[in-house]
Amino acid sequence: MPTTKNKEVDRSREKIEAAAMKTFTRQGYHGTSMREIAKASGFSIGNLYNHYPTKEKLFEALVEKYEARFSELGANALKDIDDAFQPAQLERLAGAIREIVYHNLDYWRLMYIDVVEFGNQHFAHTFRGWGEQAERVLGDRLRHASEQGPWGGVKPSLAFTMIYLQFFTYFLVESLFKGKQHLGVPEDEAIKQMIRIFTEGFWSGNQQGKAKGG
Amino acid sequence: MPTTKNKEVDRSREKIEAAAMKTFTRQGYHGTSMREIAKASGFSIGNLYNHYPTKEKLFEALVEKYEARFSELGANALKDIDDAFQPAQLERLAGAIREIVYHNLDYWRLMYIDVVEFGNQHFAHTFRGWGEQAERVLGDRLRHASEQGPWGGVKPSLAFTMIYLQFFTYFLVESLFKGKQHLGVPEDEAIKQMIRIFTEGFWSGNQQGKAKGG
DNA sequence: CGCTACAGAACGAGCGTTCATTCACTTATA
DNA sequence: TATAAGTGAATGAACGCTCGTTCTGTAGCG
Repeated sequence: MPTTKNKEVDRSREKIEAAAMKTFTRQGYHGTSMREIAKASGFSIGNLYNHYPTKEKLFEALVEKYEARFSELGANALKDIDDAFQPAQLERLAGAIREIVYHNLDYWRLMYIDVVEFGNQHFAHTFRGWGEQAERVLGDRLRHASEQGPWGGVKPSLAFTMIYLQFFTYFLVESLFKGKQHLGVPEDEAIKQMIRIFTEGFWSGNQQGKAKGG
Repeated sequence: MPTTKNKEVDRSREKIEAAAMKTFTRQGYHGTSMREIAKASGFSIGNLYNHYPTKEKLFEALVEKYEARFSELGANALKDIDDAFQPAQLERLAGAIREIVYHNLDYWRLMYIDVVEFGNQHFAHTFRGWGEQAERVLGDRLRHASEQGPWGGVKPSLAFTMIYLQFFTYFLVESLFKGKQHLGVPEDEAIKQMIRIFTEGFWSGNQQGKAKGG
């Protein structure tokens, strides 16, 4: 059954969705017309409606696609982080998040479109139960990581999620919000200092870094 | 010179801008029509053009107005924070930011509209030179604050801006992005743990909090 | 032949903006 | 103080155009 024809159809949808993504994320949902998407993808208006019943369904298809893609990227970034709270590992995590952010700015644009033009109805579930998710997926590994030094007592999954979020925010401000060097120093320096704060706190004078056997 | 009439005009513009803000931030710029704004503000569509030459100028008026309002709120939140890096003061800061975020969600919606539908052209300057600004406005006070204990050596203005941003992000995710308890614990508990990490780091086992005379 | 991806004309509604006009009020003149 | 002239806020119909969607027709593969 799945022959040349089905492949062709998939390629057509691919083209349409790529064009739609590009246009939506630059002009917003209501600022984008089906005619623009048709032209940009090289198909006719009428044909768009053969593949997607309405403009909104096309938008929803994009949301699902990019959400799946993004959660895969996120899982990949986490899967080979073992000793999560060691400065070196946190630097690796920051680097991975940096790449994700810089190569997927459109994902956030899509999310902002949803927040403003759809009352966050498509993305809201992403943020619900993050705490439980982090605990479930990472809990054991993080508890183990926290036993590699004199852990201070905060909830490991909370600490990790907080760092994770801070890194995303940092790179988003640097790129999408055009706040280059918004912390006053270059990116790698900023990340180093942030990690130092997370691991040692800023009231750490007169002592050594204590991770890994302090 | 004339009083009554100018007051009336101001009140009219106030009504128009309030209606525009409400509609723009719920439907986006392109998703909002001048007719909707006219209806919501109680004026005729023609009259809107007596006050604002184009739809875009009306949008820009909103941006300027809410940017001014927001920067005033920000300045207020900072002005009576003295010993900025003490846990108690950080808790106060978090509380102030919480109020700002929860009462001004539309400000961020406006910013997201700008990011998506105008390529961030109206808000970009907000994020440029944050580092220098923080250093200039807060530098001295923060350096002084950092001398109240065994400061660990990171740049005070960077540390403070980072915390500031983390608090904003935290409450934004909690509210606008519908991520209630996204760190897995109630807000005040999350803030307490975040502050503990910032001040002591998570590798702080076997020691006391060292601020204020450590 | 039957099916469907595809094209594009057609439809009615709605868009941002302009227009002629009315009207309340301020200012200038006597 | 009475009146004429001027200002600009306010109205809503109208304009040219674009919108999302539907409809009709064609081309090419299984």
